[in-house]
Amino acid sequence: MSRPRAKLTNKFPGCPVESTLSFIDGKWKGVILYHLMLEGTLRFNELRRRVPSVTQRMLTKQLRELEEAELLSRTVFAVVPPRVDYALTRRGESLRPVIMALKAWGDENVLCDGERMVLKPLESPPVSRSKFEPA
Amino acid sequence: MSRPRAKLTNKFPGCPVESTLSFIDGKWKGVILYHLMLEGTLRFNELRRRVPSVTQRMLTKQLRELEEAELLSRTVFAVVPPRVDYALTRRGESLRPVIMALKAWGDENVLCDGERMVLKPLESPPVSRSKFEPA
DNA sequence: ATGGACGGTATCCTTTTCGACACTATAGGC
DNA sequence: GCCTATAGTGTCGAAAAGGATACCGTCCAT
Repeated sequence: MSRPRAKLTNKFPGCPVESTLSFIDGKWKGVILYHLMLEGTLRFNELRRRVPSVTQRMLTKQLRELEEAELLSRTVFAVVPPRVDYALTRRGESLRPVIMALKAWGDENVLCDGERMVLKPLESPPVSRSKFEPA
Repeated sequence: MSRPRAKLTNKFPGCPVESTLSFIDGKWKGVILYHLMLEGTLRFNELRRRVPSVTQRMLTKQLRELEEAELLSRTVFAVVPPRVDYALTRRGESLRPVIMALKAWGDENVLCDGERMVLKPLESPPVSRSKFEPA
């Protein structure tokens, strides 16, 4: 959650959009929330395996910020080796429609295979074909 | 659209979430899209008035990035004083469910009035009340 | 002639973010 | 005695994002 963005959360309309973005902004928060929505509770290294490119340090940081935002809960078990569980809170769970909307748009519009991100061509353009023109 | 974020758009699942975020990330993109969704075509200074805290430079930058991402179109009229219209493309329009999901969550969960952003308390906790207990 | 509206650029600077790398502690297996 | 797994922390530096300020040219109204 970037402070400067939070600062502009003022009266102007459209603020709800920006403030919601400020919660899931941060390079890894979206994916983290997504995986927790798919799989429920996950441990630190389980998350790490699901998001291979995140570094340990960044994952920790993002998880801490999500915890501070009350979107997920962190449960430490006093065992060795250590065990820490991460799970969505009810508020985190309430983000499901948002995350799923993000995923749906990405699925429809972006090709994620290669090295870079590619926009898919738009499908079924909104042609209003004349009645007299054959399909 | 931040390049580093785009770089990580790799094969791992959850990528669609991140790549969609990369399109609307940038401190002002969410609001800009939101206003264009509400009001249709807007001119530069009309947008500026709707987002009072954005500087001219930043507004220009964000609009250029949105244009490059094919989410909005920029139409210059060769008149004086200059006139430039911004409108959603079809792809930009396709983000409507996403932006509206963001707005809905913000409306439900964040208080935007004062100087800072405040989480609203959760309402209607998921109590499973006994049949024998009166409401 | 002065100032404003319009839609920007150019320059400089600070803040924020992100990643690399090294380091920690403990228990169990070989 | 050494390696592994677990879940981190600390420090450093590069890069990106964002903000402040000044400037441009033309037309119109005062």
